[in-house]
Amino acid sequence: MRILVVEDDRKIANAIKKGLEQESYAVDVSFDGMDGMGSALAFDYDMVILDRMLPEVDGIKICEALRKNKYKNPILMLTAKDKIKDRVEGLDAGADDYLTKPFAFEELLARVRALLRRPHQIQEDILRLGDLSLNRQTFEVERTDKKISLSSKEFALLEYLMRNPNRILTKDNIIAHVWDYDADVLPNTVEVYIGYLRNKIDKPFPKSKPLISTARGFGYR
Amino acid sequence: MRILVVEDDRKIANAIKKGLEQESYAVDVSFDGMDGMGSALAFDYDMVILDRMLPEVDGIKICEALRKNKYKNPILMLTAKDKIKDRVEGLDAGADDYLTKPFAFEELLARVRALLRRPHQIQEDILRLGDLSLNRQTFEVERTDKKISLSSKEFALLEYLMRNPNRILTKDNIIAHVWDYDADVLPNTVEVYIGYLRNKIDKPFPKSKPLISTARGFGYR
DNA sequence: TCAAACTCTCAGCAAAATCTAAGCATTTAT
DNA sequence: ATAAATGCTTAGATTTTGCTGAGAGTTTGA
Repeated sequence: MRILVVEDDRKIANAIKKGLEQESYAVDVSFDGMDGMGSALAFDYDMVILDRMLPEVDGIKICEALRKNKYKNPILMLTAKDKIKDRVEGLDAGADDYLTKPFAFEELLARVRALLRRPHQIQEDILRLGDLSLNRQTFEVERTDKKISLSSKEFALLEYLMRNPNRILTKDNIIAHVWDYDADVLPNTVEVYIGYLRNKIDKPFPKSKPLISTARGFGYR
Repeated sequence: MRILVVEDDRKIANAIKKGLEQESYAVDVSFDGMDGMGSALAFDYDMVILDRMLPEVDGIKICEALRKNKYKNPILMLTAKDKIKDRVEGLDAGADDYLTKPFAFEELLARVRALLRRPHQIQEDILRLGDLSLNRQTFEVERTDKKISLSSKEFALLEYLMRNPNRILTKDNIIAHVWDYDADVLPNTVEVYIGYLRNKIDKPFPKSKPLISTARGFGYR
């Protein structure tokens, strides 16, 4: 899957590129609007992620131009604004979805997945690991058929962990994926949330084996 | 690949130069900010490594100026600070990545590699040597399919050794690559860690041939 | 509007990792 | 063969890392 990111802020652009590549998408970045439009039309991208506010041209304009030039694949619009009016504008211009900054990387990922979802690809909305299950549609989490209620941060963290089972995730990894990209949180905050999750996920189920383990010096699994 | 290092601290600058040259990059050093900026624009470097704190000009300023002057290749920023705010500042100024001092040389190398990585170059994340394998993504080490748990120093040391197989590495080499550049560790410390590694890597596998051998008077292989 | 829930930081305790030092073992040089 | 040099090993002091309870600040919703 090839994705083009058109975003002038290098920090955001690189964060998106890095993260999506980790998910094994092929990502190209364009820091410039006109350049990006050229690339989108010249190459065959499965998706374009487009910043709304670009230094020279408006993202809306690019979006309209792409659609006029028969670009059919999904366009995901990024924006700093949060007005419903802007959202409508974006969607009217032909964007398929809309995400306001700052966003947590996992949010972006979810939308990318949704947009790229093809009929033949069965997208799992329920993540399972042992006797633990997490439903991304209903935000329900269960273990041995007992419902567990989580806050949204806890949910996001657990989702990220469950999507990367049997892999050690560093605190930096976790912060980059679960928190907003410009969030300034301490590694200790991750420790605290891991603690919360353990209290809810592992502690009440002493019969099942703990699912969250610490790899000292590296991160969590 | 030509790399320019702009760093006023001669000790650090030379360490970086030496290390990168050993990896067969062509390295030039500039001890002065303005001078460095001139060189970066005059010559065609594939990458610039830029100290954040320079005696006259701020590294941030140089970074911005380079981008304004259409310098498009990666910029890696070095800094003593550790706040995410500073990191954001650096990335906003157009840097592509960010490394806080003190760092181990291998860390720098990893980032340089990542930034210079071209789409067609496949970066190997799993190092293998005989029946031993080391996964840099998951931090897992296995021998004959048995998992081995290492501390982070042991892991870093093994990674360095495995990246330089069949080559004699002196203790000074090892200290320079695996420890922070300003770390003041005794050669004996390396001996101790080699001992730890042998206990975990070679000792439990008497059937396989030992992978860590001593070249008395020189170092390890 | 107020209370409850949520997010995040801080401080102190515990445990693990890191590093040094000292004595012992092995190799090298004389 | 023996002294000197180099490497190995163990024990423990020091430093780092992770966990937890308490609480400040913020958001949410009744």
